[in-house]
Amino acid sequence: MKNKKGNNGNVTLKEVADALGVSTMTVSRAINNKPNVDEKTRERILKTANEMGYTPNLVAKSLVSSKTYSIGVVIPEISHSFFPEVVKGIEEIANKEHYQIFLTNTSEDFEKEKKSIEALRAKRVDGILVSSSQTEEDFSYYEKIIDSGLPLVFFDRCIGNIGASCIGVNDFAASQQITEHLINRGYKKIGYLSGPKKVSIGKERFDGFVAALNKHGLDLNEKWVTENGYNEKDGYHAMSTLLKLPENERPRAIVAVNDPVAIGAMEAIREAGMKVPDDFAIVGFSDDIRAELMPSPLTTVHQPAYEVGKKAASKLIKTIEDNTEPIESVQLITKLIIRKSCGSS
Amino acid sequence: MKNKKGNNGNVTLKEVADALGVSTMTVSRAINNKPNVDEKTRERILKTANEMGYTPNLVAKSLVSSKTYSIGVVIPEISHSFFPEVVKGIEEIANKEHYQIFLTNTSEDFEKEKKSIEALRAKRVDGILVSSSQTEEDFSYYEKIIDSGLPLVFFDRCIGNIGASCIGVNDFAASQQITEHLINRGYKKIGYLSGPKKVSIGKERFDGFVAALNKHGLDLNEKWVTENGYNEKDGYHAMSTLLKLPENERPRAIVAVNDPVAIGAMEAIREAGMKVPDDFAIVGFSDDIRAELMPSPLTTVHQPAYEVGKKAASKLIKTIEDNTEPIESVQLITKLIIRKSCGSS
DNA sequence: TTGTACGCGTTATCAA
DNA sequence: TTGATAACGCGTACAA
Repeated sequence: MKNKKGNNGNVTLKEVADALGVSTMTVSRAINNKPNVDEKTRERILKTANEMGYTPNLVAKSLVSSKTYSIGVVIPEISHSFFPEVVKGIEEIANKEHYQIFLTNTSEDFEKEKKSIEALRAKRVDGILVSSSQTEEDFSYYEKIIDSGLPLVFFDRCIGNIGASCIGVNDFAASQQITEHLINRGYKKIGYLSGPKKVSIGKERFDGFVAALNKHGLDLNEKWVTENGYNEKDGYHAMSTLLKLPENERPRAIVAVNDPVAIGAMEAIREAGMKVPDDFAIVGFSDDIRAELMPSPLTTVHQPAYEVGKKAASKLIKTIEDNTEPIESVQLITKLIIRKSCGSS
Repeated sequence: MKNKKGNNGNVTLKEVADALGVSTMTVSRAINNKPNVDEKTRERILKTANEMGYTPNLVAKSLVSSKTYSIGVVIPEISHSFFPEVVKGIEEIANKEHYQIFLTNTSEDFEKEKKSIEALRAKRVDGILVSSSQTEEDFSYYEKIIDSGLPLVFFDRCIGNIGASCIGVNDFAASQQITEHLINRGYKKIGYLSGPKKVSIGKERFDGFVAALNKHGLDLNEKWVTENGYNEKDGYHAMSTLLKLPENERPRAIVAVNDPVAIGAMEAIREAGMKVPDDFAIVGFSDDIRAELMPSPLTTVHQPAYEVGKKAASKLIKTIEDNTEPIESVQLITKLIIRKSCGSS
C-alpha cells in the first residue's frame, strides 16, 4: 500500500500549518528561528511540529538554494589502512560544518572513478575530494570538471597544475630519504617496486628514489625496477619477477612504493625460503597498521593520514564557501620509521 | 561574483529546450528515452544537450519522486579493519543498484549516532544501514524510526525484535565454540573481557562464553569478567585490571569480545613482562588484519565482513523497493581460526 | 506579525 | 508527436 502523498511518512510545513490554521510561512519562520514571529504562535508551532514529527526536507531546500551540504569522496581502495584514517578525518571536519559525505570506492579503476564522479555531480554535491587512480597522460577529464566550476580538492594522489588544490605529503623527499637510509647502511644494489608512474605518488616516489641513487653516485639498474599496482598481490608478483633473476644479478635491497606492496614482496621472499633483512632488506611507504607487526618489522614512512583527511575536507569546504579561496598545494610532513626490515640493528 | 542563475554551472532542461525551440517536456522525454519522441528531434536534442553539457538534476528529480537513491550507513568505528570490508561490500551492491552511500562514523557514541541519523533523515535517504552503539535499555529511538516507515536494516550490532531486519553472524555459537576450544585444551580458569553488554554483540558473545563454561561444569568467576569498550585501549585497561589480582587468583586464559580488545590485552601482558600463551592463553573475535601477525598469532573467529556488507545492502534495497519484503534475521557463518595464542601446538 | 505569490528543475497528466 | 500546466516542499520578496 502506498502513501497518498508520495513524501513517504514525512510531515510537511503545509501539514503543520493546516493543523494550526496558519500559513506555511509562519511555520517556516517559527522553525527557522526568524525574529518576526509572535512568541506565543512560535511556541504553539514548535510544539505541534514536534508532535507531528516534522523534519525539514533538505531536498526541497537544496533545490531552492542550489546547495546540498553533501560532498563526494572518491578513494581507490578502502581496505588499505591509510584510507579509513583519511576518511575519518574528512568525516570529522565535514560533520562539524554540517556536511555529509558520499563515499565511493573505485578499486583503483579509473573508469569506475569517472562513473562515480558523474553520479556525484548528478546528485549536485557541493564539492568532491578525490584520490585519483588515473593512469593516463590525458588530464582533460579533470580539467573539464574543474572548468565547470565544481569545487574539487585532490588528496594523496594528486593531479597537479590543472587548477585544483592538493593535500598530500612530501612524497619525493620522503622517498629520497628512506632510500638514502638504505644507502647509508651500505646497500648499493637497490631495486624498486613501483606503482603506475602516471599516478602522482608513483612518479614522485620513484623520482625520489632515483634522486637518492644519483646523489650517491649509484646507477639505476632497469632490471631491478618493476611497475605494477598498489596492492599486496602486485608486490608479490613484482618480487617474484626479481627472484627469477640469477642470484648474482639480483638486488640486495628493495624500496617499495607503499606498504601493501612491500608486504606482498615480503611474502614472496618468505615463500622463496629467504629472509628479510638477511637476504633482502626492504622498506615501504605509508606505515600500514601491519608494518610493525611483520615478522621482520617494516621500515617505512609514516604519513599523517588523519591530518590529510582533515586538511583536505577543510580546504574543500573553504573552497566551496568562498570562491576566492586560493588554490594551493600542501605537503604534510612525513616521518621516517626505522624498524628491522632494512637491516637496522 | 555570483551566477545569475543559482544553479552553479549546470545546464537545465529549459535551457536546452530554449536553445532548440522545443518544450522542456520534449527534451525530458528525449533524454529519458521515452518512446513518444520523433527520432529526428531526439537526435537533435541529444546532440545539443551533450554539447551544452547537460547533466540531470537529481535533486529536482528527487523532490518530485520522493526517492533519492541515497542510503545512509552508520558505523561505530571505521578504523577497525572489519568495517572497511563491510563498507566495501555495501558500496559494491549499492552502486550496482545505482544508489550512493552517505557514510557516517559515530566513534561508538550513541548521541552522535542519533544526530547522524537525523541528518540522514533530513536528507531523505531511501533507507539506512546501522551498526548501533546504543548502550541503553530503551529502544524507543529506533522503534520510532522504524514506525515512521524509514527502511532500516541493522548489521553486525543489531537491535532485535523491534521490526527491523538484521544481518549479523552467529555470535553466540561462535563465542561458545572458541571458549570450548580453550576448555578442550585444558584451561579451566578463564576470564572474559567484555564490551558493553547492552550492545548485541556484547551480550551474545558473553552469553556464548557462559554457555561454554556451564556445559563443561566450570564456574563463572565474576572477578575475571570486565566490561569496557571495544577498542585496543579498552582491552589494555581491562587486562591491566586482571593483572592487579594476586598471582594465584588470576585466570589462566582470556576470551576477548573482539580482536582490538585482545590486541590491547596482549600489549598489557607484554608490558607486564609476561608471555602469550605461556602465561596467558588468549582468543579474540573478528579476525582483524593484524591477528595473524601478532607476536603470538591470535586465535580468533573469522567473520565474513564483505559478505555481511553485501547482504545488508541487498536486504535494505529490497526492503526499500518492495515494502512486502519480510523482516528477517540473518546469521552468516563464521569460522574458527586456530593460531598460537591459545596454546595450540 | 502574518500571509500571498513565485520560483528552484523535473516529471505526470491531460490537451492539442 | 508535442506542448501547457500543475505539483513536489521550501524560502525569498513583497504586500497586507
